[in-house]
Amino acid sequence: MNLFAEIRSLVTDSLTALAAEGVLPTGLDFAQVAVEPPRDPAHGDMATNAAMVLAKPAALQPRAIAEALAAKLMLDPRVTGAEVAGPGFLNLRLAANVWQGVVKAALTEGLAFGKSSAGAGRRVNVEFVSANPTGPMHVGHVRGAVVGDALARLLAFSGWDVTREYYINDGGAQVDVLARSAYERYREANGLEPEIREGLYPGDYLIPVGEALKAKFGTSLLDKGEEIWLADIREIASDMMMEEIRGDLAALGVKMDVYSSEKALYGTGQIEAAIKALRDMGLIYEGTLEPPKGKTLEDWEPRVQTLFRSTAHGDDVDRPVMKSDGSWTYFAPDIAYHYNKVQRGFDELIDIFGADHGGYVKRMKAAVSALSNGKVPLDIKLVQLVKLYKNGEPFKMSKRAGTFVTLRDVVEQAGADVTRFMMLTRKNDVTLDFDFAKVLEQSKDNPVFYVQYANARINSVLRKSREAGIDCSDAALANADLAILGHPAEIAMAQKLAEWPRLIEIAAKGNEPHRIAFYLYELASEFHSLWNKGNDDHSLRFIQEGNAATSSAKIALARATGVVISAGLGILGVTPVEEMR
RNA sequence: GACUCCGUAGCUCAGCCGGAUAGAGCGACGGUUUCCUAAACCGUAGGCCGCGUGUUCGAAUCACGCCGGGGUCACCA
Repeated sequence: MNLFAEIRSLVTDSLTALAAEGVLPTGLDFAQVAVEPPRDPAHGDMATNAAMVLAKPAALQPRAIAEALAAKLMLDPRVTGAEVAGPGFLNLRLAANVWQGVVKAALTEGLAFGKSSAGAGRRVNVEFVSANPTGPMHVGHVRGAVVGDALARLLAFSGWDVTREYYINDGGAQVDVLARSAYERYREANGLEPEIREGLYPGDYLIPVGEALKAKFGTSLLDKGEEIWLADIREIASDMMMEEIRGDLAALGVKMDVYSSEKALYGTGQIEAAIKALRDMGLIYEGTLEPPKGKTLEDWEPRVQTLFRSTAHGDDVDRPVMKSDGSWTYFAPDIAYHYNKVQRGFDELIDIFGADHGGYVKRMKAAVSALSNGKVPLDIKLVQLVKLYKNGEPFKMSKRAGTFVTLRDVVEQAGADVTRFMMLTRKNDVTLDFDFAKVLEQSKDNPVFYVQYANARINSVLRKSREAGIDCSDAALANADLAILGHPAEIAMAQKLAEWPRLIEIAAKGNEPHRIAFYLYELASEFHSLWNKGNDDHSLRFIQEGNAATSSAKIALARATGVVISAGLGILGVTPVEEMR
């Protein structure tokens, strides 16, 4: 149930009726007609801009349209007031039972309340994390992981068929470095002094890899050159790192549906096929790029390379797919990988990248646009940096100083739930401060706590009510006499609940999971406010001593709020807590 | 130099598919208790929405140009 959508339908139906009566011209486009909560609640319960949007195409005064529409809307029993205001807004007041109906809907629909079918079962692929398999995940990866996972959940809730995917960058030079680093640990495992040269990965996490290599190869590789062992060790080491990464993701509550390997693209003709597809479109050519202006490259020299004409699809310059020595650039397998996703039949692709990949967006979109004939949209979300703080002091990460903060560190110190929520309290394109001291604080400074506290209060009410012998099943509460919920504070609570389905629609449309975190905060605030009003006005308390009917209605409101909080936290991947003690 | 993101209250940030008097938290000041507990609530103060031009009935929101800050910038991934 989406009340805003229902009222919008009522508005457009009324407009159609007015057109049939000759009051309005026929054939008007209602696409711009919106029904929204007014900024100022004093204006009413809902507002529509219909008259202003249609004034011009209908060649009528906005107020004339608004008045005709108002009269029409007043015929519907749900509408108790329709008032023309300002330049032509139509402010609507809805009957109390409409809002009470929202409470009932939340109780009967449960966690499915607010679910939308906007996705219509279409298939969307959300690619995120995609870290190199060269070590455990660090704090920088956490935000992308959380945003991607929450987005995936949001889209699933909105009726999309979602695939979560991790692209393993195991094809490039950095896995060679991993292999060489692991080889040193293998020597170490055999009692030799490891030579962790400049450029190798020094982390302790490779020691177990060395042990594993010793267990498998004994001493047989000790006196061999890398041409003998590189390929084998590369595979073993990156497999072990991927195991580590899967564990890291699991600790954060993230589960991928598909792991795709870059390396697996090589030698299978997939890269060649993707490039050929572009070549057939006339988008591949041999050429020389101009040096970038303004930035002096000392070793710049003109080179003939195989280039992708990405400028034909909105990029600023064409991009190399092949190096001057004839090997593929990183971009080539990436094109092949996205081509693969297109061929798998996805209706939409989403990539979550770190902000340092900003320069990559246009070329990737160009490639997907070309390879899908513009049919498959690719949305790329750039996730900005996370700045770590400890006790208010900025905390610099350094591998050398041993202050390297891993995902595990964060999860162990803050907990997966808190980490996830905090990572979603900013929109993706803004840097985020993460203060270890603050996220654990139990006060309204900390939005996670604030929302969880509201839920704990709700559960406390339910617990006490059950002890008092009231049937608190959702079915029983849904059948309570909800007409009792007539106080403005209670109606306001129900109105906030009514926004939930609309919020989901907006968040899913823009791929913006952070909106849910903000909404939950507002919802919790509304609830805490209502709760405290019960201190002054005991008739607003949820449990009304000796009056089971009244109690049931009020408890229903609390429970409905709890349902939405649980649903919202569920999309964020956060576990709702029952009590705070 | 190009591309991109950001610029909203003292601070940290929402809002930005155009809508009415621009919101929240923190910080400051004043007040209210206990159904989960003041871990919360209520109120007061605080704003050329970076600047300018344009589009529009209407611009924090859209377009363009500046200014300031972050990120990125051929054969790294």
